[in-house]
Amino acid sequence: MPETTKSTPPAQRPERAPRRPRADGERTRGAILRAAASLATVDGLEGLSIGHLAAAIGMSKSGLYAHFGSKLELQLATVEEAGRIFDDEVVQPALAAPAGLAQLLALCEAFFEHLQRRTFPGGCFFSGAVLEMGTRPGPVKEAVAAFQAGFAGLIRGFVTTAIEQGELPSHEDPVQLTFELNGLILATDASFVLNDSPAVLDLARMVVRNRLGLKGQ
Amino acid sequence: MPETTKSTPPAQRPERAPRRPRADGERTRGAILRAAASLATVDGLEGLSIGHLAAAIGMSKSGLYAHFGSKLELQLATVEEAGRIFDDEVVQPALAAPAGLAQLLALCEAFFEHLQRRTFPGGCFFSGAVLEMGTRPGPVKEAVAAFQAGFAGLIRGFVTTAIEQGELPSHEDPVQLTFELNGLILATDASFVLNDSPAVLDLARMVVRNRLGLKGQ
DNA sequence: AGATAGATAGCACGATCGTTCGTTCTAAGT
DNA sequence: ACTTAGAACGAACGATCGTGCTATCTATCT
Repeated sequence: MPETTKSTPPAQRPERAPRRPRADGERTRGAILRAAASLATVDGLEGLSIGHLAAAIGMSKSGLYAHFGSKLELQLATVEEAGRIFDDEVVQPALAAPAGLAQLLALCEAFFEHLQRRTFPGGCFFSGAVLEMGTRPGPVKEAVAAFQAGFAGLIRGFVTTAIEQGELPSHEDPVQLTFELNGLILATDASFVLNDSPAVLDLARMVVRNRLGLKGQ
Repeated sequence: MPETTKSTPPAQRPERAPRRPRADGERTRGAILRAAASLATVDGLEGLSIGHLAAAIGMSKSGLYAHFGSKLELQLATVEEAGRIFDDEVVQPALAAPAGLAQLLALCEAFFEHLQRRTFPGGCFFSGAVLEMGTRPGPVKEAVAAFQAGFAGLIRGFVTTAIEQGELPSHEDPVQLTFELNGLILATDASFVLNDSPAVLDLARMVVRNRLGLKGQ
């Protein structure tokens, strides 16, 4: 049988019309994810409950749930949002510094300020997420692992450039130094969260500078 | 009125007779706590559920519950048990080494082996617990923080002795070096758990030895 | 040997979990 | 202006959560 005589061009499928999401919906979705990232640093990605999250932003469970369709999708979107925030607050400030050692120092400093300004109530989102999701195979762990790998790669790139520019001793191994700096960042977050005190940040700044050879600076 | 003529010595209070726990009960309690410590490294101390735990060791929820009386008490006992295991597997082997730098190296090595032999399926119990409970005030956080403080103090003592014995440069700051080593341990656990591979342990061993000045040893 | 309290199980509770459904409202596309 | 689909809601589901109560069994003590 011939198709109905409609003015729709044949290139466009008449069935399955996906309309763009509405502006108010996207605004709500953003607010949900920002609250979800904060809550997850306290309760964990698994302990993040849809009821609590809905109450925190003052909407109904079902209304919130409709934005994601499953808890897994909510978790994935939350990790994505946390990645955006981390990129804005830590990675971009570092990239704005001159290539090499300056970027390495800027990255650490941006991370410490990220903690100090208490963007999240539970410290660094990914420090907690790596430890929590490490033993839970699935898409969420994969997303967290991908971010962590990217962050380590970023540090390693800075280290390599710094060595090439003679700002770090040529006997330094980028992989090893990256591992050390990653540990410093982890230890700083753990201590900051556990003692709820910014005192550790000064210690961490000192350790980073000493380790990178800026003793008196 | 005179007390009843019983053969019990007067030093013992006749009321509130607390009898010793039974042998089978203590054995069960130990089995519960060992399973709880393992489960907690995967699901977290908060995500540790009494139903799952009871099913894991093949007993009823209420039977298990009677051993503790509340989830909080179960969590506290679990932290205590994890502390005993950590002490057996990591602290004691280190203390058996000659005082100073050797103890420091033995401590790191014992920790790496603690991970490698997979005592817990989720890596180091306290690495996860610190990050999870850091934002959750209460007795459990306090217990975890106390253990962490004790562990840091142990490292610092080793470092101080090593400096006094001339095995580490005198310009080393014990607090700073302790912070670095703590970070190394944290990073090792995180990577080990996330990648489920012992490859990182060799990297960590290398980094520790380099950092402590044993380049070619 | 008899008494007693600890050890364990069964059952049920109120609350909360993630999830689904049906409905109402409204922003956006024709 | 009319239509349509996204946004949000209330209500309810089955499951599981931590927590009690009661009953039965048995190790241990006199």
